[in-house]
Amino acid sequence: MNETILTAVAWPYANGPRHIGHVAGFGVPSDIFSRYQRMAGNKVLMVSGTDEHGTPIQVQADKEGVSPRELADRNALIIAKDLQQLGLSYDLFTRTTTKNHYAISQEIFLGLLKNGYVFPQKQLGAISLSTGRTLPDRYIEGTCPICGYPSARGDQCDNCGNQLDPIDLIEPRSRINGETPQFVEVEQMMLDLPAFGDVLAEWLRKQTHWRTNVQKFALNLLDDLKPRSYTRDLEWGIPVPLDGWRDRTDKSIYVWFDAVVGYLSASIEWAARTGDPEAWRAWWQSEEARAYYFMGKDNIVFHAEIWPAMLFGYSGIGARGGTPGSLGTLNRPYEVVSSEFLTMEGRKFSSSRNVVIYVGDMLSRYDADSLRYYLAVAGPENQDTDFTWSEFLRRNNDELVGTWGNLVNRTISMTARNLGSIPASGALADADQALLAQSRDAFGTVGDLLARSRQKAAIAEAMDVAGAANRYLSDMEPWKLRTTDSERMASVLHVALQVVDDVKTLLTPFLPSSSARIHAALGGSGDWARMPDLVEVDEETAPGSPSYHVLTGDYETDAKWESTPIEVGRPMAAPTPIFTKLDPSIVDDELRRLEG
RNA sequence: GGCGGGGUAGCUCAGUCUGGUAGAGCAAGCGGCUCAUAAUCGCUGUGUCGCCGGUUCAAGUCCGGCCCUCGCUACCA
Repeated sequence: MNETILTAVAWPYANGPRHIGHVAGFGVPSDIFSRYQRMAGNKVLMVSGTDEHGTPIQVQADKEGVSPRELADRNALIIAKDLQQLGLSYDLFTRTTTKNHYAISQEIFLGLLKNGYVFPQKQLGAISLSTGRTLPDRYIEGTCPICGYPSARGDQCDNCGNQLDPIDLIEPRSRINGETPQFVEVEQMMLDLPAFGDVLAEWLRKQTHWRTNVQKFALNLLDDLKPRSYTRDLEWGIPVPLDGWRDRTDKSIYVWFDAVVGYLSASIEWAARTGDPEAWRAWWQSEEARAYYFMGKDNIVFHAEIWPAMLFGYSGIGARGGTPGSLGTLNRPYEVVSSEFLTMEGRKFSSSRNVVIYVGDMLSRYDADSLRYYLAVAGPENQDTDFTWSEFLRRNNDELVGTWGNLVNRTISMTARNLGSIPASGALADADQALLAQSRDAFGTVGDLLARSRQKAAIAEAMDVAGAANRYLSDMEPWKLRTTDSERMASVLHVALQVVDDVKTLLTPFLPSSSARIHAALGGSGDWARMPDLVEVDEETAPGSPSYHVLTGDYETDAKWESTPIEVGRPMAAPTPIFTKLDPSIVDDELRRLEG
């Protein structure tokens, strides 16, 4: 153990609050992973932030009559608060609008340029006459020249499926304001992806530990590599650091290319804030360091192909060779963990149609651990899954409260009432040994599943131990032993308390808040699982730039991924219930809310 | 159109890599217990494993074809 692990979490886009589908895909899984790795004794750096540039934010800001920056400020804070409330243990959750991020994004661009992997190319672009702004292909629609479908998009016709060029559309119009776009020749800087075809193929073929769908998908992309536009005609983005481009307000680095650099820039920002500006290098340049990237399946292209290509090119690896930029050679992803999608009562999430549950909204009515439990046990790990309120109610009441919460409660209250402290055990019977062995062995199996990002199987395995403990108590009937054989009762309760303590540890990555409460209820001392802090910071390297909010925290505690013998004689008080049982009426209430 | 995921009990899903006459939880019914948030424990599961064909002594599992569904398809992020 003692590995160096970078948890790189997809950057939520700040055009509005995030819904539970977003945190199901990357937020909660990445936190479960990181919390487990820390408990297993590994050195974890978990970074992310809000992705704040690009056309959608520009369009939304225009609609509201505010600046893109104002809109981004507002949404970044909302998103950070939501993720804090969920208990996501970021070492740094920052923003793409920091000066540091601008500088690193430009440095990566220049490094790629220096090594010959970026080149200029002229192409046709659409502009809106009224605003003078460029219209991305997807913001143009018109009649399909192939099938006559009247609402074809600029890049593809949804009716016949053919890929289109916006200039071929009959009667093209802007989806933003309906006007007819004008097509003009524009120059962009392109990333030479074909120059990485060979190194990407060789690298991807070695990634046999990836989920097979991700590896196959990425390899498949290599058949058709084309240069990809690194810059855009866009006002709201990072300036292109070239003479003649730098000061143009209509040219920016394409948002995606700035967003993926965020993993690196956030690591560098984190290091600066710890007081050791070089600390990030342990995660990015050490041979043993492993970088795990968490995202939804729609992001595989950027994480398994484009970002690795950028890292190769910056490091001077590719068909044109080259030398590393000033930051040095940078590590590629070790693992790309992609999730499928969550749907909502059988439908796709859609803010505009009100098919949505925002994270903040949900957490204002329910415990974070209730949501985390649901997403861990029924989330879209390997296939799309459906969130329904009735399933949420059932998972919470029958499994979280019934199976686990009740086990904690019955065990502790029996001990408190009859003994008042943790008893020593006498000679262990076979049933005692068997349950203790299952509980102890679970650290190996659950840990192994977590290390491989098989979280649904992992939490099921942990919950199985809780089920076994409930069966054990039913079989042993310690409540009857009180008068007939109090020594045996003490032994049974000792075993049950040990298993409750073990399961609490096993569930800590999934349910950090409630596990900490159980730790305290068992008489444990000190913090068991820490939560992130929302703090306002300044950029010391960029005096005068606006302060902003980040999530950060110190997550080192005594919690270890192992069975810890419970302390005999420790006083035990009657517990208050750890989890809240939900009234079945919430299902109808929530469904009404969706329709309203 | 191309690529990928999924299609298994009423519901939610596991099992498919490494073939051996089909599993879990929930729901439903019956029973036990009464320590616990009316919680828990036991018993009760004959479903064309999407369809057709192939390989094999044996296929949910491998191969080929097809159907349905979801996603991606690179200027939405």
